[in-house]
Amino acid sequence: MKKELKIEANLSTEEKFKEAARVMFTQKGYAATKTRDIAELAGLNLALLNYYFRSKEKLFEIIMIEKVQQLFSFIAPVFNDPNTSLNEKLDLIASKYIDLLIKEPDLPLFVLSEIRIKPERFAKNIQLDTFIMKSTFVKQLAEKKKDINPLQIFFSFLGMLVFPFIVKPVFQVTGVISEEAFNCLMEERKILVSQWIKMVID
Amino acid sequence: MKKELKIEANLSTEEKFKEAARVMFTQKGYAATKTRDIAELAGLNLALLNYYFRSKEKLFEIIMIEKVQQLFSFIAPVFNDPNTSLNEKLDLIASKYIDLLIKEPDLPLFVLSEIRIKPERFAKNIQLDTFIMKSTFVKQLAEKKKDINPLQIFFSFLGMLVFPFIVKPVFQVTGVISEEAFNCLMEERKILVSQWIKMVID
DNA sequence: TAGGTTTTTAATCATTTGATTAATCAGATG
DNA sequence: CATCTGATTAATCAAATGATTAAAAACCTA
Repeated sequence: MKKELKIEANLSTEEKFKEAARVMFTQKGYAATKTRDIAELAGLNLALLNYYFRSKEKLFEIIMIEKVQQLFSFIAPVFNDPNTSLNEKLDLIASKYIDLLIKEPDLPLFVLSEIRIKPERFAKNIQLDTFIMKSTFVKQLAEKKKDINPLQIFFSFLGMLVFPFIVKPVFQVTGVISEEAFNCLMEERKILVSQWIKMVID
Repeated sequence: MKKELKIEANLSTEEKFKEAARVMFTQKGYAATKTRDIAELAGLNLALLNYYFRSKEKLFEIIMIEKVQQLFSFIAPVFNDPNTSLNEKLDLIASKYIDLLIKEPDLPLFVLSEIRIKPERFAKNIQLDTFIMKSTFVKQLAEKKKDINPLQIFFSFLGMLVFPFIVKPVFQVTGVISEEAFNCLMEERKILVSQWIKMVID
């Protein structure tokens, strides 16, 4: 393992930039990432970044749209599928979402903190109400548990799935748990979370 | 409500800076906050910032230490109290932690994302293992539910409490829920969360 | 009030940083 | 080969930004 363990492959110039930008932006955030960092990591001339993407901002938007997609767009269709039961949705989401987060652990913290820092940028891009709030999932929840606001279940379900990855940096910096042990824990968590939510709504 | 709705009172110069720094840092993060922003918000000359705090970095450290305290140090003593039962701990933490987060909703996202961006800085400051991992709470959990890693419960409990505040910006930017409705939801959440965790460990 | 100390200010510095430019290079096309 | 187009580079620009300085103002205290 070299110091610079992330080097690009035989990609196109444009893709090298995008890959380097993904790494830097998700690791450091927009403001702390310098265009020179991206160019250096990509092994390319700084001027090329502007040649291909016009500006840091434009490049960031491209990456951010990708990341928002990754984070949200998988859930939406599952939540909206009228052909699966509530329990099936819980199992599927828990399993697949943890898979995603094991592969992309920085994703939630990155997207959520950039939204907090500059909310204006996202106002149009996220259609939370149509895809989540009015989803089949929420209706099924409301049906099954009439005395509880479905948002409460929603927060709990996603919170249990996502939260470990949000605090992961804290656990790593303190050396409490290794990468492998953490991922192992998350694997076994797939069943636990959906099981617990089922318990709550029964 | 003016545009500049956050103006300082009759505090000392030093406290004006700290208050402005709290606002800016927690809102925008370290990198996106400019020393001029802080000085302007405090209504003070930029040079005074360096006169009182030597550097942006030093000022940031002061604020960050405060915030880490706020976020972690309330939990630790409760978790470590040998005189309360598991159920009492759950009730107390859920209630008091939601109180805290209603007052300081930006707290978790701010601290956690700064840790992610620059983990080195925090390596020494956080004694997670002694205060949390080896706490009475974890022991009591392990005692009661021998077949499940107590970390799983820990993640679920804190996840259910903290997660809503982490995604709050998303819900606000999409206009799904108002501030009042959100806080109301969080109030009723106090009982729900501890109730659900009890359900899981019984 | 005089003298000294602390606080505040405006001006300025040095560096960083996002972006541009003009020149060069490479590769295709005729 | 000559030429054209797109890709790449080194040099540079202008603005932003963290920090410093020297002078002025405010505040003591004897």
